[in-house]
Amino acid sequence: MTAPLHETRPSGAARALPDTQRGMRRRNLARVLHAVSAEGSLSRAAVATRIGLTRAAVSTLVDELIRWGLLEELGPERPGRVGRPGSALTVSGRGPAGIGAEIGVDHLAVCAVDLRGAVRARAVRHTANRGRAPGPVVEELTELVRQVVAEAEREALWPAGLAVAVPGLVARDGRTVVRAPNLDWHDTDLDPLLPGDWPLTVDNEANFGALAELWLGDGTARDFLHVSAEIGIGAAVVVDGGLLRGTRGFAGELGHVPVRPDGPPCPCGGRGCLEQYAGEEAVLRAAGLKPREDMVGLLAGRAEQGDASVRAALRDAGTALGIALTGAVNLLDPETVVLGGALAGLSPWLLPALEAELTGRTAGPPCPVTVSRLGPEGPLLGAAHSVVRGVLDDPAVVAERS
Amino acid sequence: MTAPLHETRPSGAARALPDTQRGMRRRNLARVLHAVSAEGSLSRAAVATRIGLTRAAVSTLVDELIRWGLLEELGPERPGRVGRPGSALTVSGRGPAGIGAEIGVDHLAVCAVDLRGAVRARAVRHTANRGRAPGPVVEELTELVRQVVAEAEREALWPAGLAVAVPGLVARDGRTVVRAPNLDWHDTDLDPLLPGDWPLTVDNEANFGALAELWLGDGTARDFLHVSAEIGIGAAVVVDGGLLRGTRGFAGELGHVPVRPDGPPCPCGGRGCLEQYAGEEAVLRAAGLKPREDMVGLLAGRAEQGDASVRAALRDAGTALGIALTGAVNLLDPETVVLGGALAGLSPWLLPALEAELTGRTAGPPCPVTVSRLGPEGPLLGAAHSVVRGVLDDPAVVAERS
DNA sequence: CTATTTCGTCATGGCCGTTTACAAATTAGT
DNA sequence: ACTAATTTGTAAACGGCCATGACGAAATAG
Repeated sequence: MTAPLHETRPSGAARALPDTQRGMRRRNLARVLHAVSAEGSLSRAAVATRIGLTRAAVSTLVDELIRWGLLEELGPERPGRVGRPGSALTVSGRGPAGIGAEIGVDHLAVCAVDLRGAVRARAVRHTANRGRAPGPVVEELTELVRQVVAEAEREALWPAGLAVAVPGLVARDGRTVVRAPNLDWHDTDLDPLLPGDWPLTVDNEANFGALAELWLGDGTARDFLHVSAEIGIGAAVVVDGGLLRGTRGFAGELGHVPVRPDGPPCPCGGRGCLEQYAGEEAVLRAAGLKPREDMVGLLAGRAEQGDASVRAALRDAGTALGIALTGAVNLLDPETVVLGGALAGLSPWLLPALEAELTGRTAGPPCPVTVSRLGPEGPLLGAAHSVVRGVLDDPAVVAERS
Repeated sequence: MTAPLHETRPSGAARALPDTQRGMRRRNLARVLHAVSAEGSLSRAAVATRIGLTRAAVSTLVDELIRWGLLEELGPERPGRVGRPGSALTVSGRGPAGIGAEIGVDHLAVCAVDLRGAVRARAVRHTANRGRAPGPVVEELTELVRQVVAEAEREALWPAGLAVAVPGLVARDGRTVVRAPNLDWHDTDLDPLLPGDWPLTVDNEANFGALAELWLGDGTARDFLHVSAEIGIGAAVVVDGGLLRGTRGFAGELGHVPVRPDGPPCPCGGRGCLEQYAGEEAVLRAAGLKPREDMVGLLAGRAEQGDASVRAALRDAGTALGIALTGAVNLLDPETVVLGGALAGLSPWLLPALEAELTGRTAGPPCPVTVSRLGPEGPLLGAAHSVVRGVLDDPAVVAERS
C-alpha cells in the first residue's frame, strides 16, 4: 500500500531558484511531479488543468520526467466520461529512494522509501546506546545503512540522500549534534562518521516526527502543533506546511513553558516549567516508580491494570500539558494539536484532563486534540520522506546526478 | 526623510503567480523594484548582480518600470571606483500611493504614503467613537480620506488602495469587523461604507502595528513577537517576514495565555489569564484608579511622579507579561520581542520586572526585549505601507490600472 | 595619452509556454 | 450501425523572455 502524499505545492527549495527560464522549467517539473504524487495517478490533461499550464507544455514536462525515470506510463484510464480517455501517469516505484535513519537510546533503525512513499527496505537493531561514544554507534548505524541500501538496490532503487533522526538538539547546519543528553553526546559532527556518498541531513527526531505527521498523517492540516516527549517535552510548530525552527533553531521548547510560575525550580533556571509536571522523571516520581528502560510500556501497563497512583500521575501530567497547550493554542491558533511519540501511547490517560483544561480555558470552539497513528515509527519515516520530498521539490537534481 | 524599506524579497502575492513566462516577467519586475527600494538608489548593474539576472535583462525591466512611472533616473553616480559610473535609479516619488486609515476609540486618522515610504499627506480628527454606530463613523472617516486623497493628487500621486486599521477582530476576508468591543461593533462589513474606488483591506490595528515594525522598525529582524495592548493584549507573531494569522485568524491572543492557572476567573472561561494581571482594567484596579480616556498618559504621569501604587501595579503587570512571554519565547525562539502600542509608553516601569522574569526563566542567552519607536503611529503607517508593499510585490498591477 | 575597468545597450540565439490544428479514442444520440 | 460531440495527446508555428557576446561610452591608473 502506498501512503498518500497530501502536500501539493512544492515547499521551499524549488522556490529559491532564480527567476530565469531554467528555474521556471525546474519549478514546473516539480509541480507536475507533485501533482501526480498527490493524486497517485493522473493523466496529462488532468495535470495541466490542476497546475494551470497547457496540455502541450505538460506533455514535454512529462516526457522529461519519464526519461529521467521519475514518472511511469500506466496505459489508458478506464473511461467514465465522454471523450478519449487519458493515459494514466504514476510516480515511478524505481529510481531514487530516500534513506532514513534513527538513533534512539535503545535502538538503531534504517529504512528506504521510494518516490511513491512506500517503505521498500528496513533494518532495526536493538542496542543500548545511552552513554556510548558516537564513533561505535554511528559505525553500527552505517552497517545497517549499507544493508538497507543493498536491499534497495536489488529493487532497482538508488539512494538520493540520507537523513538521520537523533534524540537531541541539532545545529542549523544539519550536520552536528549540539547536545543529546540521553546519549551524552555534545557538539558531534556526524558528517565525517557517516558514508559520504549521498547528501546528508541530521535533525531532531521530534522535528522529523512532526514532518511525518504532516506528510503521512490522517488529517490534511497544514498548521498544527505536534507534541512529543522523547527527550524533554518538545512541540514542533508546523505553519503553512513548514516547520518553524526559530532564529537559533530552538523553537518548540514546550517543556519549559511556565505552568505554575511559583512551582519547583527547573534546571533551565525557571520555576514550575511544564517538564516539572509532565516530564519523564516527574511522572515517574509522582507515580512512585523508579526510572528504567521502556518507560512508556511500564506506565501504560500499570495504568491499564488500574494502578491508582500511576493514573493520578498521568492525569496531573495531562492537566499541566493542557495548561501549557492553552497558551500555545491562544498564541498560534493551530488547526489541531497532535500527540505523538511517547505521549501517543499514554494518551488514554492523559487526554481527559488535557482536554478538560483546554476546553475550559477557551472561549470559542476548542482546538481539537488528536493522537498520531504513526506511533514510534514517525521520526524514521519522516527522515526518509524528507529526502523524497527533496526530490519531489526539485526533480532536476536527479538528472544532474545520473 | 525617506524611511528605509528593509525587506528585499517579494513577500507573497507575487509568488503565487503561475510559472509561465508572463509570471516570470512580473516577478522579475517586482524583484528589480524591491532591490532599488531597499537600497534607496542603485544602478542597473548593481541591481543585476543583486538579483542574479544579467545587465541586459535588468535594462529592459527598468525601462518598463520607468515607463510605468515607478522608477526614476537620477543621472550618473559619483564615481568612486574605476570604470564608467552607473546611472542611479530611484523609486519614484510620484505615481501610486498607499492610503492608510485608522479608526480608534477617540480619533480617526488617514495618511498617504508614496512608493519611497514617505508620508505625503495626513489628516487627523479627534472624535469619541466609543459606542457610536459604524455608519456615521465611517462617513466621517471617508471625508478625511477624500481630503487626504485630494492633497496627494495635488502632488501627482494617485491612490493604489485603501487599508483600514480597526481596534478589533477582523474576518480573514479583510472586509468585515467581526467584533470591536471598544466600539461595540459586531459583524460589520465596511466595504459598502467606504469609497469603493480602490482596493480595500481591513485589518486589526495590532497586525498593522507589527507590520510597521517589520517594515519601518530599527531592527532588520524578520522573526519577532510584537506585543501591544490596545484592546486586550495581543501579540502579533512575525515569522520569516510574514504575519502568522492562525487557521481562524485568531493567532496572537497573548492576553489569554494562562499565567497563574488557579488565578481569578476570566470572561474567556479560563482562570489567571495574562489579562487578569496586565490588562487595562486589572492595572487600573491594582493602582487604585478609575477608568477614563487616555489611560496611558494617566498611568505614565503618575508613575513619573513616583506614585507607589501605580508603580507597583505596573511592576506586577510586567512580571505577568514576563511569565507569558517566557512561554511564547520558548515556543517560538524569536529574534526579539518588541513592545508596541500602549506598552511602549509604559515600558520604563514594565521592563525591569518583565526582563527579570524572562532572563530568570531562560537557560541560554535571553531573548532581547526592545521598545518600538513608532509609538501610536504604528498601525496607521503599517496600513498605508501595506498598500505600498502590494505595489512593490507586483508592480504590473499598476500598468493594468492606468 | 594609453590601457584597463565598468556601465548600458543592441543584435543574436536558445529555451519555453501558448496557440492552433489535427488525429485518436470514447460516449451520446438517432 | 453510424454520425456528432467531446476529450486527449501531439506537432508546428508563434511570441516572449533571458543569456550571450560585442561594442561604444565614461571613468580610473599608470
